[in-house]
Amino acid sequence: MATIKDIAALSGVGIGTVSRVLNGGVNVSRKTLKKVMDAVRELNYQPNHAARTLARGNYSRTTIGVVLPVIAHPFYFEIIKGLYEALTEENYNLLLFNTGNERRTVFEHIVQEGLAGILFIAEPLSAEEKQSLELNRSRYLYIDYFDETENCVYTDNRAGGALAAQYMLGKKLSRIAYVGDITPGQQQSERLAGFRDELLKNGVSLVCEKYVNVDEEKSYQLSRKLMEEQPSLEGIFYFCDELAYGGLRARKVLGGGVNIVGFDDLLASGYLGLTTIRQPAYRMGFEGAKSILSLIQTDVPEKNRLCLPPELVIRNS
Amino acid sequence: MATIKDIAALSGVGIGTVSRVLNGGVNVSRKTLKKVMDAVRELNYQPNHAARTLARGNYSRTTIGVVLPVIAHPFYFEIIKGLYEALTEENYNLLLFNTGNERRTVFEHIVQEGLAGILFIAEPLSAEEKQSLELNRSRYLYIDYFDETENCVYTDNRAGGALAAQYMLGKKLSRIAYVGDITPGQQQSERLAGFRDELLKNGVSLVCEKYVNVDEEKSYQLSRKLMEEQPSLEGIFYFCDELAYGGLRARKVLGGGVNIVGFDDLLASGYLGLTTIRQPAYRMGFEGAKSILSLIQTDVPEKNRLCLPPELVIRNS
DNA sequence: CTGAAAGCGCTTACAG
DNA sequence: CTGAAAGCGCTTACAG
Repeated sequence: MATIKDIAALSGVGIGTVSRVLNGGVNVSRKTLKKVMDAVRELNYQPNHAARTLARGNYSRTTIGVVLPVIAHPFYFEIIKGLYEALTEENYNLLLFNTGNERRTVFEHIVQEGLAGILFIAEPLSAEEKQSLELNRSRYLYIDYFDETENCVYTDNRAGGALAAQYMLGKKLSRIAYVGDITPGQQQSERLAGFRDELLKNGVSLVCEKYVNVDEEKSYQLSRKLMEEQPSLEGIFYFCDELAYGGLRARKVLGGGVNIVGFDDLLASGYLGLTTIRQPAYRMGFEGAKSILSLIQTDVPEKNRLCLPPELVIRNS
Repeated sequence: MATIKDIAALSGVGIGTVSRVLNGGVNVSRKTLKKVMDAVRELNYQPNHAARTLARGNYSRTTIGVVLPVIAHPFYFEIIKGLYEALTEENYNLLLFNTGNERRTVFEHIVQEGLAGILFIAEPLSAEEKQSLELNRSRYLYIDYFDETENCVYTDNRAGGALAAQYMLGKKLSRIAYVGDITPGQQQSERLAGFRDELLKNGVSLVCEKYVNVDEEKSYQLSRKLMEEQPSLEGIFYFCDELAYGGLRARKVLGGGVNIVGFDDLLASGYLGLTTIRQPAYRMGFEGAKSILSLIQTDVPEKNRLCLPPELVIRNS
């Protein structure tokens, strides 16, 4: 990579002059300016950002890192939207990461980025990773994940599950099944626990639990089979809306009046008339952003834990 | 801000030792390590990223900036998803910006960020801005915007409009209206031009054009009024799916068999059975990422212009 | 209008 | 295991 020194040598001027040209060209003669610009182009010079920042002394970092799971679900985008709006309002920017394949390497890279703060969306951290964050004195926060020793903003998934159960119990349903994500996770175990406990409290136990990958088509197949095998089923609680959509389709094809309840309340759910548990996705992002900002700006030692309540949205499914 | 020097002074060691502690603590006695760590905590030290980068000599930038309009539409998220997947595959990261209020300041900031490349989504650039990019020798690319003098990846909106017209003509419709976005833009003028020209070629002219803000409710109101006032209307072409959803609702409430065609093919459109023109949003992002990467890596002087074809998706609206 | 020099905050051989 | 020193690539008064 060519440096300012190379430009200075090629154009026969001092490095100070090169710098002046590169910074708008004030106090430089037209002739010198041209010479320097020619050299810049010839050597395909690109300024070194780190050196500039250091020399200028403007160290204030305004970038917040966001680490997401590989699979970018529409639901995450709602969160990101909330983050984005709260952050840009304060002139912070969002840097998106994906720990993907080589988690370890990528993680080190993220920590070393010198970010003002890091947000982990639905990403649990190992003890080793936490230590690395500590060593670099990074401020960080979990979103959509609960850890009682860390800062976090999350949905009360257990309460959400209970809400779904109460709704079904209110409709006097007793033959109820659960359709979930084949990949286990904190969100699912909480939702299911809340759902099951609430049913049990009222003397109802689940007919069965089935698991698939989160995919409308897969869920359609599974739901269809389930409805055929269990014609007396009165209600199905789905781990998320996307799975519930498959249920909606199966019910339409097969007929029958099984009640379907989802979880998330994605945009399409309103149009489809799906009864569901609304997660405050946007708000989770928004509050998460506010929270990391206060962590950065006020530097309080106490941990913040914000638990947001989900909400039952009754439509006609 | 405390520097490594302050830590060294407070803990009574040399700066080299402080640095060693901060970089994993190899070759440091336990005692020294503790002293230094205490000082780090006491002074609330945070490493200066610019200085680190400069000293380490690892300048390779792997961050791509993405500049979006203020309003983050679901459609943009599809694009971002495409970008994200193509970029993370090559270990690049995404930095999101919003030129918002103080465009000029923010723009300067973006240019000075030292990004590997910058992607402008649906954001036209002024001559002055282009010059500033040039001066900093930034690689950049338009997405979802056409400019014949720049690198860009965009949808053939004109062809999309024509596709919608052909579909309606094929159904022998002749009393046709257009409902658009009240904010003018290149996308809209292209779509409408393609639509109108194709109709005209077949001797059909638009009954009327109406404009609202892009909002389902607003479109519902407008569509309802339109359908009431023009009961003989046979088709409505909407600027985008979100507007078309309002039309779908109005038609449902009012009854009547007016044909509705949208543009975008958002996720919900499949579930709602909306006939629409599918924009290759994901692919635009994906190709945009590939394109900026090749710009960065091969440094070709020629401009790349990639025009992606939209596609008619016939459902039952 | 221009050049030489100091300095930004760190890392990293090097010598001990 | 530790300290002193050079150097990363730039900017910015300063003197001319």
